[in-house]
Amino acid sequence: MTRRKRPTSTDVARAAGVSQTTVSFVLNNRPGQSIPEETRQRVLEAARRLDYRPHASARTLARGRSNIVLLAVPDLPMGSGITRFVEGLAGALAQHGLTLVTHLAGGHGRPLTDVCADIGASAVIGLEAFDEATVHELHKAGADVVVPSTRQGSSMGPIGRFQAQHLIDRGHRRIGYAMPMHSGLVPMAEERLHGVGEACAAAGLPAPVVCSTDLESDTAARAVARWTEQGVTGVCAFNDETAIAVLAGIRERGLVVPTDMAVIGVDDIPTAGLADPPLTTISFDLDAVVHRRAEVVVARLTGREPSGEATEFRPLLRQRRST
Amino acid sequence: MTRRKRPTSTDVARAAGVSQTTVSFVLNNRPGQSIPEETRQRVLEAARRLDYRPHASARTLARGRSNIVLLAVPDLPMGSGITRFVEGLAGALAQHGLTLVTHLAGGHGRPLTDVCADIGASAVIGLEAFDEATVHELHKAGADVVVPSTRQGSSMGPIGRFQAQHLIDRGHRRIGYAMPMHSGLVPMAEERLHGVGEACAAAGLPAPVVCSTDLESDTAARAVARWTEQGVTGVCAFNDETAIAVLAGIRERGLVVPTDMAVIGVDDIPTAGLADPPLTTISFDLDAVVHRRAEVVVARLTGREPSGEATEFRPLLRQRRST
DNA sequence: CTGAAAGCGCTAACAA
DNA sequence: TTGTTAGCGCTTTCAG
Repeated sequence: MTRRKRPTSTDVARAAGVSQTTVSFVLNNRPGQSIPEETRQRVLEAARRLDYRPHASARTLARGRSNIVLLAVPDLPMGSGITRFVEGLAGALAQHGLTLVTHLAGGHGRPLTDVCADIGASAVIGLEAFDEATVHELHKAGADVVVPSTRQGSSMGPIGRFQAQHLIDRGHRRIGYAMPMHSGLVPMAEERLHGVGEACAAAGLPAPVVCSTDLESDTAARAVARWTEQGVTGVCAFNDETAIAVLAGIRERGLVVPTDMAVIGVDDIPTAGLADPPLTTISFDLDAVVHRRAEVVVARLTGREPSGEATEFRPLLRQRRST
Repeated sequence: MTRRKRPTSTDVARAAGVSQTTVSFVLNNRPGQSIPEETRQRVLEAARRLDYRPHASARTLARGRSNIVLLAVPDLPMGSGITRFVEGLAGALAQHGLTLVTHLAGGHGRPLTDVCADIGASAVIGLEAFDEATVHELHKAGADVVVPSTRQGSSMGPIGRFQAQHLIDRGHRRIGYAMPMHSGLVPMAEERLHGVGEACAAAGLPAPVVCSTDLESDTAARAVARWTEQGVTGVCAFNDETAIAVLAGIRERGLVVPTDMAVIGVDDIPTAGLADPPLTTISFDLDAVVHRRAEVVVARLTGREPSGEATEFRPLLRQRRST
């Protein structure tokens, strides 16, 4: 296999009998330039014939900005939910000419900031908010926009708020929060918990009683015991899986749902309806979230402010039996 | 927030009172250059003070090669297994100064080749072999090395071969293969199936009877019925999840494992031991696979041939009750 | 041992 | 409407 060099835009120019600038204009559809259709076609044709591909690094260097967006995924069990999110986001960004790649934290890979710098990302998206320090680091690593950052408010808070509100509306005065054990999930959980806390405070209730649990009934039972001691009657679980564990824990303690203790999850995963008893949970339109997120990034990247003040989440209660 | 420009290597040079060339030499530890420790320190110090970060695109442009590796993940349910693989690979590559990012196929994101070109990846790694056409495309998109490609042999074949061999050794003369329904998994499954076919052929047995099944007992039962008709007594499942479904299917048909039909999975997932009956499966040292894969990429990228002829997989039988 | 200078491939003023 | 010309930030020969 001969290692022929990749054709450059100069090659295309030569092949089309125009200047390299013209090639650039045509290929970028540069607005405000009235290039005769005839020339355009000649250039396009030449580019196609040569299998020309613009050299990303060169373009980035010249433009001063890449069209790469990096998604930072924490060290968590990647379920189908996150997969759908990633793919949706990639699609939404692609419509704006942006390319999304994913970085999985954890393991012995490079730290996020290095990855950001190495691939020349011009935006970094996280699942949960980045703290100020990280945002700063990322900016220094070349990212122009970083979301969500703590300064613009958590994106997970509304979920917790919504969960807690449901419980409060049903008369619960002492709320518990079921925190996942898995460390990669904790930051996200903490954001949701924060929302729960806000709802409690707003209702004049004491702060939620936080207990960690993994996905086994005995640790969940332990958490349930603690809640019982503290007089908790309604618990918000980080997500449906955690909620299902809590359900099991409640059963194990010989209590009944939702009379003795009510539970509400998040995500509306398929098996939520198969739980015993069927789990009440909240869900939201993933596509809407994704598009909103993409829009924010695109807007920032192009200098505009995000259009409208559309709320990111439209929580949807999926009431079943456990609350 | 003031949008100060990022410091360049020229800034560092100025701050250190040396030429930009020297900075480059020091920062890259350029071999064969005996730079006095005193100067080195001055440069390093200046770089640190300015928070200098080399500009990836510029470096890539000048060097003609990036240090980015792209992992192409098909549209599949990302389980914990794949996550570990990704993180392991990222770690192994990082040791060689390479940065790994992941692209999830599926959805409406850009095609792999575009992503490859956009991020300027110099290597693309897939889970299953790329066909010739794709390899070619990727090369044109700027990737210097693409693995695994069909020309260098499938990486999944040995797994299937090993599964089948176990069954054959136990006296089974008619082998079935349980193919997953999920389309993203099919290419990988086909590679493993190929290995199964080879083992059968080598033993003078007819080709395996292929049935698809998803993760529910009724479709699995249908598959089991087909196998029974065809006289199949041992089935290789694509992975443990599929195998567990098959187990359920066998039960549903009123047959008993492994007397009437034996099953062997792949992956040794935690729940494999909890299945009824406990599932025999094969596993392999993920770290070894990962390191091997990384080594191949690094070797190719640096022009060397991969060291040694170490086999990629060291399959390990985890025998339990279902075969 | 260090620096000057020529690009890498592309974009974008500025001319023509 | 198109071409000329300077860089973008870094690497790397080749002189000094």
